[in-house]
Amino acid sequence: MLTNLKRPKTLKETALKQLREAIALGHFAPGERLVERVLCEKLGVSRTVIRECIRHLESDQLVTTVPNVGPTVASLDVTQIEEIYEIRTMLEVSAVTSCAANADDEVISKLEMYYEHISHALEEDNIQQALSDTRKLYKTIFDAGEKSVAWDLVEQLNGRIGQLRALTLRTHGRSVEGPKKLLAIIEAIKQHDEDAAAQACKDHLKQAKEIALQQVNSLNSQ
Amino acid sequence: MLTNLKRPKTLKETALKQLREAIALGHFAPGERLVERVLCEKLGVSRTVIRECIRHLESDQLVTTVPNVGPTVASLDVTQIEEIYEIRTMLEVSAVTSCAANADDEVISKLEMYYEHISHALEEDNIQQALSDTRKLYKTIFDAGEKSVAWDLVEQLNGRIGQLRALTLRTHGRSVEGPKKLLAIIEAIKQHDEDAAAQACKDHLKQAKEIALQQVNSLNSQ
DNA sequence: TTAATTAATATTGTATACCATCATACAATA
DNA sequence: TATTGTATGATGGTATACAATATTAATTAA
Repeated sequence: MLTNLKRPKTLKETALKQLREAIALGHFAPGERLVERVLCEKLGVSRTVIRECIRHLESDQLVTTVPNVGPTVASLDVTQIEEIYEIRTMLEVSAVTSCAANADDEVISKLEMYYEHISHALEEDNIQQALSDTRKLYKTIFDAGEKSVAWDLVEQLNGRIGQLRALTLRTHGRSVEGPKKLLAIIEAIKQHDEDAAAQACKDHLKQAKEIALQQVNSLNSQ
Repeated sequence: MLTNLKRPKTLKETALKQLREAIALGHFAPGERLVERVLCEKLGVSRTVIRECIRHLESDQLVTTVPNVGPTVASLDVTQIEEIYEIRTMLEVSAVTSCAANADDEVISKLEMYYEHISHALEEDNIQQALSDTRKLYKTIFDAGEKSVAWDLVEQLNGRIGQLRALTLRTHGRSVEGPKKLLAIIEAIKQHDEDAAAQACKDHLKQAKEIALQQVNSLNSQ
C-alpha cells in the first residue's frame, strides 16, 4: 500500500465499528433491545452519533428497528443461514474462478504469504489474527478476479453471520481442516486450474456451512 | 387483507424514499454533492432526519461520504455494472429454478396475473407501473423459491443501477422484447421445467445487461 | 495577468435541550 | 379476574450551538 487515501476518522465510524464488533462477538444477544441512552453512556458519545450508527446497522440488517419501540439485534433462522452460505458459495466460486484465470505471480505470492500468516496464527491459537488474515486473503482473490461488487456483498453477508463465525472459530479454531482447504484453493489458482479452484472453494464453504449449522443446532437445543 | 400490519410510517422513511427516487430518476447527477441544508429545505425535515437518511444511502452505496466534506451521489463504472448483472443473473437463476421446482397453482396464477398487469401497463406506456409490477412478479418468484436473502441483495443491486433502469425504460420501454422473455420464464415455471426456467432467466438478463451497457456507452460518449 | 496567500464563508461533526407520541409496566377499580 | 387509568421511559423529531474543516472570495505577490 503506497498511500492511505482516506482517514480522518470520525467518532461515528469508531462507534459503529465498536458496535459491529460487540454484536459479532455476541455481547448482545439476538433479539436484545438496544437502548440509545445506554449505548451513549457505554461508548461515551452523544445520542446523535448513536442514532446514526443504528441507522447504519439497520440498513446492514444487523439490527431490526420497530418504529416507536426501537432497535433490536437481528436474528437469523436456519433457512436464512443456509441461504447465506449458498450465496457466498456462488460469489466466492465466481471470484476464485476468475482469479485462477488471471492471477499473476505477484498475486500468487501474496496469497501464499497470507496462508503462512494464517497457519502461524492458528498454531498460536490467535483466532482473531487468523480471521483477519483470512479476510485479507479473500480480498486479494476478489481483487485479482476483479469482483469488487461481489466482495462488498460477501462482506455484508459475513457481517450478518458474524456471531456464528466467532462462535465457530472459538470451538473449531484449532481444527486443521479449514487451512487445508484454503491451501487447495491456492494451489489450484497457482496452476491456473479454474475447475479445481472452483471445486476446492465449494468444498471449503460446504464445510463451513456444516459447522455453522451444527453450531446453530447446539445453540437452539441448549 | 384483514389488518394492515404495516408499521406507522416515519418521517425518515418517507424522506429516504424520496431521496432514493430522486437519485434513481437522475435528479441528482452522479458525483453531485448532497448538501444537508439544501435537502432539509427541499424535503421539509430537520437535519437529523436527513443525516439518518444519508447514513442509510451510504450503507446502500448509493452515496459515498468523505469525512468533513459530505456525501456525493455514487457513480458506477462499466466493470461494476457488468458485475452487477452477472450477480443478478446468479441470484435470479437460483430463485427461478427453485421456484420452478416448488411453485403451486396459487403462485402460478399470481405470476400470470402480474404478467397481465405488466403487458397492460406497457401498452399504455405506463413505465412506472410496469416497473412496479415487474418487481412484484419477481418478489413472488423469490418468495416461492424461499430466497429471502437473495431477494434483499437483488433489490440492493437494482437500487445501485436505478438510474440506468429508469433510463432504459424511458428509451426501450415499449419494446416488446422484455415481456416476451418474462413470459418464457413463467411458462417454464408453470411446467416445472427448472432448466428451461433458468435458461429463460439468463436470456432475459443478458438482454437487460446489453441494453444497460448500450445506455452507458451512449451516455459516456455524449 | 496569473499565481500564491490569506481572509471570509459554508458545511460538516458532534453535543445538548426539548417536546410530542407511543409503549409498557403497574396500580386502581369494577 | 378483567379492565381501565396512570406513571414512566423510550423513541421520533426539532432546534440550537459550536469547533473543526472545506471551500470560496479577496487580496497580495510575482
